Amino acid sequence: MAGSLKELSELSGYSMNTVSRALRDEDDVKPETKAAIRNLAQQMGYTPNRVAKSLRLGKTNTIGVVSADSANPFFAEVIIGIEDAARSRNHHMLLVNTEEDPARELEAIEVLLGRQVDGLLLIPVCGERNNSEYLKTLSIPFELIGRWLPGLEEHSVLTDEYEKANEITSLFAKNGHRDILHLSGPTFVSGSLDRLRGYRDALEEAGIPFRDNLVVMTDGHAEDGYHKTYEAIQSELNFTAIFSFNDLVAVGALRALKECGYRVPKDVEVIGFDDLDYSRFLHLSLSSVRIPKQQLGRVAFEELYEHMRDKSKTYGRRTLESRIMFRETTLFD
Amino acid sequence: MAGSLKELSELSGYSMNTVSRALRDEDDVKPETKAAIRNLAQQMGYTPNRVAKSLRLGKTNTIGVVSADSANPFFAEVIIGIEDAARSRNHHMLLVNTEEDPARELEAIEVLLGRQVDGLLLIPVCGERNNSEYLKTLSIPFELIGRWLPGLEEHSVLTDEYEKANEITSLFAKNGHRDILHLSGPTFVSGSLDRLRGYRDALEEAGIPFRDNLVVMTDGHAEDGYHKTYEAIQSELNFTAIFSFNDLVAVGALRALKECGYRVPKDVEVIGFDDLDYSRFLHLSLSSVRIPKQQLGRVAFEELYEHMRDKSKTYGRRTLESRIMFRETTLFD
DNA sequence: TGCCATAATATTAACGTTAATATACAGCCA
DNA sequence: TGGCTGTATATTAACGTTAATATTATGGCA
Repeated sequence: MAGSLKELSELSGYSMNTVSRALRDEDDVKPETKAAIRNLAQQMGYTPNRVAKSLRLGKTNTIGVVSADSANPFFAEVIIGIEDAARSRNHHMLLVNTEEDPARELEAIEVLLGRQVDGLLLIPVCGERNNSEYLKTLSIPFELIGRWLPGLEEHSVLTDEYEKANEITSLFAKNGHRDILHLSGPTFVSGSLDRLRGYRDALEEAGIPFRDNLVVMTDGHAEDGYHKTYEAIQSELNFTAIFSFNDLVAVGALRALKECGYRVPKDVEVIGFDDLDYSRFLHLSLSSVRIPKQQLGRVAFEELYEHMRDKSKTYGRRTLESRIMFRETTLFD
Repeated sequence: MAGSLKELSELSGYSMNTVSRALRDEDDVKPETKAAIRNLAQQMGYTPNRVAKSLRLGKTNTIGVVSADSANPFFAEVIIGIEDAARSRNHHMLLVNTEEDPARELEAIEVLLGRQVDGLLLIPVCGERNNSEYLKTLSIPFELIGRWLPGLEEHSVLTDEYEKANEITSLFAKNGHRDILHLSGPTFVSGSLDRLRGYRDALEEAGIPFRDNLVVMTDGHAEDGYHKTYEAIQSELNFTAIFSFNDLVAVGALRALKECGYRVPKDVEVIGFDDLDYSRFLHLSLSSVRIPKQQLGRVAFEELYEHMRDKSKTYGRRTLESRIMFRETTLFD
């Protein structure tokens, strides 16, 4: 099926080099020769061996994508954006998952380096134990997506999470809410911090005292959003609005609110973050912050690509704009 | 950073071969020699070049994964299963998307072959124009996941979709429903046919005449589920139950029903398919068919792996069992 | 002592490319 | 006629591995 230049060379009578150049459509091969060789190649279904090419050229046209949590529809969409951009630049993607485990992340990077990827795109693990020091020693270009690591801020492609979290909370405050529950994300995610900070700062700006117990940490998934909200209600924590770390958690929260007899948005207003595809179609169309997920992936790839082309280019943070979508789980607009 | 055997050889004074054998922990290298070489390797941060290894061995330890639609959370989960299984077998995954386009699929396969993947896992495009004939000519092992192609049935890992569709429809019929709307999937997906067939056969078994207009085709996404259901209601199509192709479509349908003032499950019962993670947490917890998505990916990889190890092994269809989850959008259980 | 087996290491070639360099043969001009 | 230019092709080496084969030293045994 595959064949090789050598084989083509023997069959055609031309040297391997000429065959190679003919197939790559280089200049100094006579047109008739080219045609003959290409015909032959087609006839025997020759496919060039990209592994050999990679070895020879020291370039694989492959990037490594290390995702911390691709079960999350958010990152799934980011990855689609990456794939899309990579394809249009004739690159491919080796995808590895880490499940938020720094050791697995480290291993993933190492093995991808062994596979000679030309660059690395990471949704990095951000906890206490992270690989930022190791990342700093990397000799190939890399970008972090949707998260940042201390000391590597310039390597990130982010969105304006702080600003939007702040804006949302301010709006709640302006509309009279004083007890705003924040279902925060896991501490090991940098976005949790940004969103929490936005929330906290907005409270302060509004002159509302920050209360610890109104911040409830979740793992970022629906199940936990449900449980934590349920518990919050049971513990008679009073709140009239929920700012949720993401849509998944918000969906869980909505469910808990319903079970406990709260009407949304009348009794409790709810807003999510990320704006997943289906959030709009929920029983109550979910208000959320629309993050351009695919674009995040695309921009990250393009950024990486620039650095792969010019290794000396300096890194600079990119921040994409998101947009608050007011729907049925909130009153204001 | 990387270095090479040659470099290690020069620095250590041993031949490249000895260095290679030492690092691979082969038998006939003196323990002290091994230790010395490995120390040195560690010291200079040597990482073996897997591209060179692949070329030499004619084996990349890489599989190609061709997904028709990874925006779909269903396939996203399947891919997690693949990745998981692959990793535990020391394999990696080149992921390519086709967006249900047969031409892109063909191109993807060709380029993956050029990259010398050891096997191929596909969520294939199934329409009129599909690549089944081309697939038949492939010289590397491949498996199709969650879909089948005529003439390649033995290459598929599937679930009992027909049976479950039949069971669901029968249950609806048994519970007195005579006007059961089927929001079917796109015709280019083999699962649409299986689910439709299950629906149709169950009606026949129940002595209910099949009516064309009670089958409404959707593209498999929430948006379309919403629109098609909305239209169905507007066109005064009477129905008391909905059997939806998948959960996404069901979510859209639920939304439309709500907007039109129908109460679920009292006025209309609804059941989905796939059982996506969050379906359980909807305002009305969605009844659905739980397909073991990650397992689907894992089994597919394992099946592929067997064939990569033993090229002469004959192919055989695998069918995984799914399970109907009765929740709040249906009355029976 | 001489031979053989064994252990440890070295040499060589190959995987399929591509780049650098070399060769062969025109045609052209002085 | 001799040398020069340019076109078309060929040869060689290299990328970093590993497998097959070769070499060397060592010890045991008759």
